[in-house]
Amino acid sequence: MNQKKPPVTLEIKHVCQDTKARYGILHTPHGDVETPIFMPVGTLASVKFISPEELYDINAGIILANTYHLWLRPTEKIVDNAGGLHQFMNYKRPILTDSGGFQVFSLSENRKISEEGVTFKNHLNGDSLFLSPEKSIQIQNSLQADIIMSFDECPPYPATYDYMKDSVERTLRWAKRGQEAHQKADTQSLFGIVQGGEFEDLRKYSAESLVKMDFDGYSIGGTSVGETKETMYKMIDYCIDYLPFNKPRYLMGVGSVDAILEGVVRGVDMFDCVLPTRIARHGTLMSSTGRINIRNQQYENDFRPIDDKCDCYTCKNYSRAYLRHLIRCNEGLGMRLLSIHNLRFLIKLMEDIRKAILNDEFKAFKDDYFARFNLNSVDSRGF
RNA sequence: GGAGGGGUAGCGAAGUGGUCAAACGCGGUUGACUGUAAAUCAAUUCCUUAGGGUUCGGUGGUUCAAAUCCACUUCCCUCCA
Repeated sequence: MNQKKPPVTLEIKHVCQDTKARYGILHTPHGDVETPIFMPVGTLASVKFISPEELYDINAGIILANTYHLWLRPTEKIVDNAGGLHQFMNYKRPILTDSGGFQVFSLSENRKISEEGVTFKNHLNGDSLFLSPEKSIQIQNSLQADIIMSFDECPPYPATYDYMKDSVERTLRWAKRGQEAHQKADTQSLFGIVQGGEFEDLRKYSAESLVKMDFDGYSIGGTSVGETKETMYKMIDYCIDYLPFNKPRYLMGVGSVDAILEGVVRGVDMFDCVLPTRIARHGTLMSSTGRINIRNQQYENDFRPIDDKCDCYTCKNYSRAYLRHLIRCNEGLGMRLLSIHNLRFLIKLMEDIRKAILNDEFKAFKDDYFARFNLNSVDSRGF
């Protein structure tokens, strides 16, 4: 067994008294971050509309980039030539790359799965492209993020048990192949991805099998693909206790406030989601009183900030009426200001969550949140 | 003064006898968005007590039936004098 310390390790500092919520420090080659953490998504080596300086200002830690998309443009070779993603995009803090497994789901119209890997039809020019677990890891080695992900199949929902079983087993074989192909285990930590859909035994099997392979961290995948909140929480419950206590647990693609709270209470350390940035570009804001569609007529003459409890640059300087105007006029500044707000809102939420965990008040913190929005934990829309 | 072209829903613009409350685009309103093919997508946009009612510059005709044909009228544009 490899006795060497992995490049990325989680130091659990405190576990909440009456929940499974954990506070920890994630050590990475590009510095430490506190967990639970929300990680903004910057697929094409850019958190859309947001500069690295703005990310530092809102106290972002880890950000994501995407293997599939960077493979197509500008190609991993060019990122490698630049000295890796950190140099290329001028981000000094930790970076995580997703493997392309989500594109197996999101680009499902244009791909074919085989045991060997996935053949994609390039959405840009129609070329046939082949992504294997080895190729995904090789690309991620060139991209040089701190954390890299196993190439998996993010399966559709719903899927039959038989389909899911085959998929889980294939994804496990792919995880093994990727692990064996990983050339930079001394500088990049590889995470395995638990699959199994809504099936308890498959989730357990997937988690236990991955743990035997000994990854530096584990993520729960196949979530936020159309299932109900209730189902998603079950997906977590079915596998999380099989994951090692002292390694990072990452719930993929989750970024609504309610789901984050439900993840944390179950012992999840890391979250990522395009939701805050995407809905920002489309005019929706997250706030301490729920979601706000800033394009609505009611904000035409509303010169208050989005959220007077928010400490972000946008809330400190701009009114709802002005932001409404910018978004309606399709101004880039509007998308940028709303993105800053939504990201800061979630990052601040995580700061508050960590504080609550450290104070052994997380359960009350979570209950208060749900009570405030008069929602139960499985409302589909969330907040 | 002469010749020609044109006025269609908030705007632009199709339509040139029935299947037209009228394509399409913009604008307006409302939703959605969860490991980003997403500055995207969807619904709705004459009035309505939902059965209907009133529209295609105006008025009057032809016709079973008119935004569409005819007459007059009004306004706009181009060219000639």
